[in-house]
Amino acid sequence: MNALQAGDAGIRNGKHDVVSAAMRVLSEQGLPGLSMRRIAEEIQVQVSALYWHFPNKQALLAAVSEQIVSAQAGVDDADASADLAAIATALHERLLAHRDGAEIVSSSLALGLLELPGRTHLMSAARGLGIDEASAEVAADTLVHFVIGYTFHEQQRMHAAVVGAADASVDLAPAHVNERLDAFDAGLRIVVAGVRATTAAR
Amino acid sequence: MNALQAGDAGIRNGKHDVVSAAMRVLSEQGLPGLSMRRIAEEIQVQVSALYWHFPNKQALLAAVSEQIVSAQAGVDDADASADLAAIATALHERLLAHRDGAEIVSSSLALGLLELPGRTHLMSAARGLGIDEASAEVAADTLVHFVIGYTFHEQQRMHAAVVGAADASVDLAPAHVNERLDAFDAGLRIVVAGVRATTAAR
DNA sequence: ACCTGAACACCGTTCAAGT
DNA sequence: ACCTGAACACCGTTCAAGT
Repeated sequence: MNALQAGDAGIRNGKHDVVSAAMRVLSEQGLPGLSMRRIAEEIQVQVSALYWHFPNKQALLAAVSEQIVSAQAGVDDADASADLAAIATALHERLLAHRDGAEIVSSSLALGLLELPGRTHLMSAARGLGIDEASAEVAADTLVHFVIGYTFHEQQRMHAAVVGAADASVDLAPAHVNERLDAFDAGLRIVVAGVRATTAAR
Repeated sequence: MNALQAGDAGIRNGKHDVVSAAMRVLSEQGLPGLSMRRIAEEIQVQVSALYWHFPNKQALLAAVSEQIVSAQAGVDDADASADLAAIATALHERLLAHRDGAEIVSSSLALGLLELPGRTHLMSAARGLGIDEASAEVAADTLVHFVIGYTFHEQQRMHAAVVGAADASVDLAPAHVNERLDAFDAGLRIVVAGVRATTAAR
């Protein structure tokens, strides 16, 4: 909506330019390399300039988190009519799509700087199953926490596998990745079954 | 088992003294204040001395994590015969018993420096329900991830409530704490029901 | 509205050297 | 077996000042 929003066209930067610079640094260096100084360098600016756009680093990271959990361009935007498993799977995929995605989102969440992603969608899906308001809330939170916690750990293990493969000469068969995805799906099925089961009590 | 293990008696320190110093700093300053320099100061030693005991800070934090998730002194040591909910509740309580407990454990876990706490107990409890090996593994992991993810967020909200109460003049009624605990229990019931439901399929 | 330049008060880690 | 002292290469944040 602003006059200048392209990163390479304008002389000066907006909030959005800072966030996309951060996303670039993230995908190249990962979370450990995501320092204010490197972000500043990416848009050729002094570190202190970033503090005009964001009050502190965590606020910037929260903006990055929002970008991560929000639906991407052309891809299927999980519509409000999707079921619990589909919404949870979509969140899982968005987290996996960005380096250290689960960790960044988890910390923004823990600091209370980000809404529980997918919560509204999940709650309406739960209500669609005939669940009351309060239980729908619990069901949604339970699912989100499972997805984020599981993905956090999962993403780390994938990274460890890559690093380990380099020095241990054990090449990581894509089979392992599939096993992990299967494990996530199996866990997700358990939680969804639990939501249904606590409902079904007549 | 060593000749010297009391912190205030010996002249020099063992691994254990470093860990308990870290635990003291943690409970007084929280995770943000848990720097190598402050830990060193606590036992009146140079920072570099800590690197004789641990290769790096994360390894030290992993030792702290182990202490957090391991059963305490006199309290009920969750015996192997306990059920899924009891084991998960015990983990929840241990995490809540230490400032920023869930966050520390979560990060040690993510770095692969800590075993999934309670996993073995949970798996044998699951097998006691007549679940096969592979499904018991998935059930255990699902439960642990739920507990840690949920507690992480929960612990942050409690802290935010304390901080917020200071400047917002809204005193935090203990009712809120109870609501949170009820929400955790409700979520836990969902996951446990899910484990049972996926099993019960004949 | 957006940025510079310089400073402050920290970090984790390494290393030669001591006892 | 355990520790000192000093250094290295970083951090996030603040602030007066510029355009």
